[in-house]
Amino acid sequence: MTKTSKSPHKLRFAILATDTVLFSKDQGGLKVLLMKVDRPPFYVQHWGVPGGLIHPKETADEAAKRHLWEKAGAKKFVHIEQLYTFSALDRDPRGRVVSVAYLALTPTTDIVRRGGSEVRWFSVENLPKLAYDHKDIIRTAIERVRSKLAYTNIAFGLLPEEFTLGELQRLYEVVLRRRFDKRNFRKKLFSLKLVVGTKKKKRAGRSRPAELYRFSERRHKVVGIL
Amino acid sequence: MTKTSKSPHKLRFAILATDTVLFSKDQGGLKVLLMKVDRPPFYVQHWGVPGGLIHPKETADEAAKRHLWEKAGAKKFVHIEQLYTFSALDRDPRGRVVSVAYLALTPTTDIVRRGGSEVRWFSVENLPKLAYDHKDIIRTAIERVRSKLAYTNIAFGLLPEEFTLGELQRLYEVVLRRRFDKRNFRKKLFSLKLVVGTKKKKRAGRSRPAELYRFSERRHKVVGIL
DNA sequence: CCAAAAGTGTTGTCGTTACACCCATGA
DNA sequence: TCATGGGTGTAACGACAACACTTTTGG
Repeated sequence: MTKTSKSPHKLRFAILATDTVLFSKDQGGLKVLLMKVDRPPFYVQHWGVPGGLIHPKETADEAAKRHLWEKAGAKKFVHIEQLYTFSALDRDPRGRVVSVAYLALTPTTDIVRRGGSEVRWFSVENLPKLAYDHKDIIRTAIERVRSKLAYTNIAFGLLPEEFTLGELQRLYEVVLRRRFDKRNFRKKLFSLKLVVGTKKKKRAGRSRPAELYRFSERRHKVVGIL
Repeated sequence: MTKTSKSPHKLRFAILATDTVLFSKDQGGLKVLLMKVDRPPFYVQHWGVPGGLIHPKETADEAAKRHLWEKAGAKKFVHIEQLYTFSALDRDPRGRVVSVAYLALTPTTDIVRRGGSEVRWFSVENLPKLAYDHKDIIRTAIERVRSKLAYTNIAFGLLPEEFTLGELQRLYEVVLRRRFDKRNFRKKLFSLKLVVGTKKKKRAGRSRPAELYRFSERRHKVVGIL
C-alpha cells in the first residue's frame, strides 16, 4: 500500500538524498572519504561523507554512484550496497531531508580532484567533526563492514586484484582489531577456495617475496570465514 | 553532504512512504498480513502489505508503526526493523514514490478490524497477486527472517511469551524448510541460555504435556544458533 | 493398551585452535 | 650475517551430527 498521487504539494514535503560512506584501506587501517562542509551557522569546519540529492529520474542506487563520482571523483569503487535510511526530523537543520545511506568499497586511495570542496581520506580511528548525522551513518557503516568481513568475501572490495596473504590478513586484523594465526587463516581461505595463487611473486623491502593471490570470485558472496 | 534547502518545489518531487511486511505464524507456517488493493487500471483484485505516507513530523519508523496500527489494526507486534528502501522509478505507476520498507513480527494472528479495506493473513507459500513491487518487498523480508533465525533470537517475535520447545522447533522447521534433531536443537538452546523453563506444563491433545519455556531475553540479540 | 508427542545421553567426526621452525631476500 | 616477513604441519580440544528408547497423557 504505497500511497497516492495527483500529489498535492503538501505530500511532497521531503527532500530525498543519498549519503555514501566510501572505505579504502592503507597500511594504517580503514579510511573513510570525507568532504569539507562549511555551512554556517551549524557546521563550520565540519566534514561529511559525499552525497546529494536524488533526481526525479534516478533510483537511490544511481544517485549514490553519481554523487560518488561527481562530488568526490571516486569512480573505481568495487562494491556498493544500501546501508540504511536515515529519517530523523532534525538530521539536517535546514529542513526535512531523508537520506538513503550507502556503503562503498574501493581498493585505491586515488581520487580524481574535481571542482568543489576539499576531499580527504580519514582514518576511522580518528574522525574530524562531522556534520549532520554523519557520525551515525559512519558508525553504522563500520559495523556493517566489520560484520561482513566475517561472513562474506567483501574484502575483495578493499584490495587490488592481486595481493599477498599477508596484506589480506593485515586487513582483517586492523579492521576487526584482533590477531589471527597465520597458518589457520591461510588454511581457512584455501579450504573455502576463496583465493587462488598466481605464480607471481611480490617483493617488498628486504624480506622474502610473497606469492600474489587473487579472489576466485570478485562478486559479493556469503561464506562463513570466521 | 545531504543537500540543500530553501527547497524549491522542483527538489521535492518524491513522495515518501513506508511499507511493512508483518509476519506471524500458525501451525501451517509463516503468514504475511495483506490488505486488499483495488485500484484500476493497474491493480484490480491485488493485495499489498500495509503502508502509507510518511508525515512531515514523523520518522520512517514512526510512520511504519502508525500505519500498522491505523491501517491493519495490528498493535502488538513485538519486533520491527528497517528492511530496505525501494526507489525504482516505476514502482508505483501513479508517480514517484520512494518507500522505506519494514519487517515486523507478531506472535498472534489477531487483528483489530478497522474501517478501510479487507485485511487477511496469507501463507508465504501461497501469495495472491501483489500490487506495486510488493512481491520484491515480501521476498526480501522472507530472506531476512530466514537468515535472522539462524543468528539471532528474533524467534521471540513470532511466539507467545510462553511456548513449548516443540513449537519453537516447528517454527524453525517450517520457516527454514528443514528438519532438526530434537535433542541437538534443545541442547543448543540450553547451552546458549536462550530459553528458560517455567515449571508449568501445557497439555495438548492426547499426548504427554510439554513444559513451557520463555526466552531469557526478549530483545533482539545476535547469537549464533545454527 | 494404543497412539502421540515429550523428554533424555553417548559416540564419532570434523572443524578450530594452539603452537615453532625454516626460507628467501635486501641491507 | 642479520633482520624481516613468507611459508609450512600436527596434535589436542571442542562443537556438531547422528542416533533409539522411555515417559506421560488422553482416548
